[in-house]
Amino acid sequence: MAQQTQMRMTRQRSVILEELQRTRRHPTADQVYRRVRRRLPRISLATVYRNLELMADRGLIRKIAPGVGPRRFDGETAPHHHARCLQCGAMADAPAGALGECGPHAGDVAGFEIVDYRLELLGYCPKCRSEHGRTP
Amino acid sequence: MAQQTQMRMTRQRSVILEELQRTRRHPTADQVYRRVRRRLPRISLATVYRNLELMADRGLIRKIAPGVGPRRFDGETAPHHHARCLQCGAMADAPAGALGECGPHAGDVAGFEIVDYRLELLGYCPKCRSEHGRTP
DNA sequence: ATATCTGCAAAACGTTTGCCGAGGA
DNA sequence: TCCTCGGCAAACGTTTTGCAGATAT
Repeated sequence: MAQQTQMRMTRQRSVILEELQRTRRHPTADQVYRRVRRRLPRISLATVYRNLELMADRGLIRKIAPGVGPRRFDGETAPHHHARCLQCGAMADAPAGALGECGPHAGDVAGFEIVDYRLELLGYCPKCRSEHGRTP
Repeated sequence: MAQQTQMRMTRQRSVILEELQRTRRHPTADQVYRRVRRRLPRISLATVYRNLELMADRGLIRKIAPGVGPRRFDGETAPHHHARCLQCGAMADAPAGALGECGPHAGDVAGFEIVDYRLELLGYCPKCRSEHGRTP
């Protein structure tokens, strides 16, 4: 919502967006805050939250809700999924169509009109695989 | 974890489990609490949280993490997915394999060893479809 | 000029924890 | 008996909000 109102390009806004687009780590709001604060020391966490929310609403960034832990954000807006490490919580991008996944097509489940879906892949990241003998 | 320790069947425990299995609405911890309190007026919310967590650990129930809003719980443990209404937030069960979904098979994404996945279907529930002209 | 935006502080929210007495095996 | 459990209250981490002054357009 609020899609029709105009959005001013403030310094805070652009720095948040830049920092988010600079990383592939899917940071939490607090992690974005820490990064941005190196360039804008007086920015507040509330501003970061407000702007991440606003930009997600406008499709400039994406909001990620992992099955566990706090919300994360993604500067990449092209459609893709996410993989989460069950051991350390790290997240990586997974191209849509990975793993032979074909995805649900629009249809009817329990009377619902299904229009989209969210897929989270679960596994072990490279680091945790090597550290815990998950690479046989 | 704690899977090996013994679990006593207390009154609180069994009522929580019963009430959760009695509904298909995928209630939040607070909603379970309200229902259970009708039968056990002195029970505390912390007890409900503790036991839902414990039972989920043992596979007696399932924990659901919707893309939005608080955690929900499910008395049905057989493998299936969930559909969420984008309008009112209602959740319904979706049989695994619904909609022609075939699901990712174990494989490799960005160096991850993928062992499982979580699928959430998004759409509009029957009530919202009829109330908002989504049934053309 | 004026509506949007920011920083700050406080509140809200969902969830977890420490404690100590109660109660199931 | 003994060890787990429950109730209570307080803490916790994350996110949202109200306000008054600052700023982009």
